[in-house]
Amino acid sequence: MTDSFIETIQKSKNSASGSPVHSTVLSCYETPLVTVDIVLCTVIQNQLKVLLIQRKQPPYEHMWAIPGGFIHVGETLEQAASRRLLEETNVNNIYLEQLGSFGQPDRDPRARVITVAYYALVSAEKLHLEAHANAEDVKWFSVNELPELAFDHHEIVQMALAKLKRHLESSSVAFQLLPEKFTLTELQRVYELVLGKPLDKRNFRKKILASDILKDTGETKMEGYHRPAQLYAFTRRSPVTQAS
Amino acid sequence: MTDSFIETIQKSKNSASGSPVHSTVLSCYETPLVTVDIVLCTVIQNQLKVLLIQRKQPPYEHMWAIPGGFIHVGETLEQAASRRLLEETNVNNIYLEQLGSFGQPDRDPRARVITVAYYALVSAEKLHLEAHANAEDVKWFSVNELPELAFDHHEIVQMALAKLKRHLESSSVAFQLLPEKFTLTELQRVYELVLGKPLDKRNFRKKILASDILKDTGETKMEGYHRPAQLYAFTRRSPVTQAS
DNA sequence: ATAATAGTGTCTGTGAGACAGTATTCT
DNA sequence: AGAATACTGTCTCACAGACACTATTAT
Repeated sequence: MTDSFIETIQKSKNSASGSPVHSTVLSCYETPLVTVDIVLCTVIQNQLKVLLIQRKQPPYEHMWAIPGGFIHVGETLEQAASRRLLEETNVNNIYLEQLGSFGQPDRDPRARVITVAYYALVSAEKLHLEAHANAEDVKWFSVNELPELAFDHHEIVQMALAKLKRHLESSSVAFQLLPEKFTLTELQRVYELVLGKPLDKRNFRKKILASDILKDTGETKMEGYHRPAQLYAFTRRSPVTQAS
Repeated sequence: MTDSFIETIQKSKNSASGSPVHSTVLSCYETPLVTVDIVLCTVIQNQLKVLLIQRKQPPYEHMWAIPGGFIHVGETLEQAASRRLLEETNVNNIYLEQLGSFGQPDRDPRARVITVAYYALVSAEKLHLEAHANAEDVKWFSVNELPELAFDHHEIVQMALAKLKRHLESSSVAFQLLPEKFTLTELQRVYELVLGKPLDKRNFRKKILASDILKDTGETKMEGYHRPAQLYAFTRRSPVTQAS
């Protein structure tokens, strides 16, 4: 894993500098390491949540961090991010969008580490929460109650949330946070959670229905002692990914 | 420079795999290399241009590529990009915006190289063209007449142009392509070149002036045998950098 | 007078936002 | 009947786009 690999590199670096080593090897050690880090979001209990992992080693021991890790040989950046999410959540093919790269020289006190950050969206329905229900070191945090984060992860999370907001309005990423069939009220809640503000029901429905990305499934959903709601689905399977 | 360093790494890698080497060293060689690559744009002779450099070594020998290179120790990603632009153009503090990272495993046939791409904008006025006027291996190409590019640089350039288009409409990057004082017609030309379509003069002026990012300098500019034009300047020194 | 570009205003359609009452289901 | 949520339409305002003529300068 990431941490132990950095330790090894660090030790090699120290021993290298103390002994006569060919300059090529030295410049190899000066090469920055590359990781991917992922801000995975979902909606649980009417809250927008981010997946965090509690660190077990210094630096930032016991603090929370977003999942991430090194890129394997032959893997694309996106595959590396996807693999880390699979390892952490047991869910495959999670929607990913590249955020950008973070490369402040001092962002990791151990070594020069450049990270390519992604944000990712899953619907709560796809999460097999049992898989990590007992793991005290992997938790979903509401974006309103984030703990202090390790490294520059706070900045990365904030950028992810900002980008998600922008994407929500120009593309159809919201659907990644919902099951295949959903009610308009559920869709509106997702928008409200991400945008952080209430929306007018009539205007929301008018706009969404006019955009023609939804189709009425004909089915309805009963919940509680009141009128049942129509269930809708996306017309496109893959959303319009009009990047940043 | 980039190419020679990759050669050295490659030789070390080959010799390493043939001899008993400690596994740490091996994993070091498997670590991807990181570069920055920059799509530098300007407007010359009423055309949107991109700076390209002709390669002198294989792979892609004699083909054109965008400027780029390794990150030095202690340098941020942006500083590395900025330094490469200074080296290539003799201009400091060129406007930079991160595009994203490109990490296909086979994008460089020699080694695993992940690049963080930037787009950059300079006004032609700042370019000391003499500096490289004789250099046959560094040239400005019109975006309409780009040669075949090395590596995945075609994809990077296309993404840069697309992002520039989007940014043009939501922020005020156009100003980076103009001198401090400019006429509304000059500003409109920049918009037309980047967007690749003609704009209505009255609507353009109405919109730009309403956005309140321009101030009339009171000066005028005479050019040819006709009515002189008002010169404008930005109200903000640094543009609203509402990222992707 | 002519050439050449600078500069200016109206109308129309579209989309966003404010706003309140009826419909349907179950207890 | 009451509770709870689903569902629906109008008006206003701001912005985008189509569109044509006058103003100023030098030759």
